[in-house]
Amino acid sequence: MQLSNTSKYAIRILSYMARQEHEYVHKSNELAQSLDISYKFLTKIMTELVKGEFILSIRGREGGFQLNHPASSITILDILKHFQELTDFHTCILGNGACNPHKKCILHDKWASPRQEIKNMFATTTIDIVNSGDFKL
Amino acid sequence: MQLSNTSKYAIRILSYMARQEHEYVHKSNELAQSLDISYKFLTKIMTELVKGEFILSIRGREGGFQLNHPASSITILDILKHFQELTDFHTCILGNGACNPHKKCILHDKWASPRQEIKNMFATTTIDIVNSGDFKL
DNA sequence: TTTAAATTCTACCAAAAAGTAGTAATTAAA
DNA sequence: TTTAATTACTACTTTTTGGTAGAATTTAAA
Repeated sequence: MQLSNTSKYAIRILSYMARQEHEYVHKSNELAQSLDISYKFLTKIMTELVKGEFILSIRGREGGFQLNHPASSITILDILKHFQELTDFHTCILGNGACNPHKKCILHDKWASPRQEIKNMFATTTIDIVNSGDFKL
Repeated sequence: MQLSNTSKYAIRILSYMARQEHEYVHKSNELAQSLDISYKFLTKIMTELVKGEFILSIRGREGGFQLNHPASSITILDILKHFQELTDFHTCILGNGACNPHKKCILHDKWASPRQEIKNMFATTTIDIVNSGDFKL
């Protein structure tokens, strides 16, 4: 019952970026330091975020990364989806794909409501939330 | 956002055992076949379940395993606790231990309610539930 | 045009989780 | 007392995830 480190970092990175004006160009170095993530691992994730079209990269000297969409339009669910973090929202929490209304695992019905609540929470929370309070990223 | 295979198997094994009368002696062979878990991996988990005092082992010929407590008293939460599956119930979903009311991660408050609902569900669901419907284990 | 500061790519290494193999120990039945 | 059926133990292999290294590429500034 945990998110992968990669997903957690991705959420923290994008949220951090959302704190600056949209046009601000973020450098990997700055992000790695501010978020206390290893530079090498961070750049790997940045590449992935570019592929997922969450951010734009500007290569070369004075380059960096920018958010590709308004922060208020990027949900946590979008991020988790891209990092394939949602298997138990499709399969079931115990079932391995084989869980359906005819072949229910014992947690099938019990899990339905919490699952929906989590999904709603992820779907309605955008990285912009970082600007609505005093958060530690 | 997934349980480990080990935890899933543990839940399935104990639920399966809960379907027989309490005194029934379950053999690894039978369990592995019925639950479609590799015999070797299953015995590894059985050893862990003995250590966790969920089951009793009877060694030697005609040996096997028995539930150590009434099925109606073994909750999913008990099982998950033993397999250390609950870190994000103590830490936070984004925070790495460092998440507290003074240093909140952006999901700190959003996560609180779903987390509680999941925990309640796990705490109030016992392996005995398997006898209250037609489930596939 | 050269150089420095940045991203990108390819490949590797480390740690944890999942799973397997083989043998030792135990015990009831034959 | 021997044997067969069972759990327990130790050690290994495989797969996935997390993380690192180093060189290639890009581009603006000097």
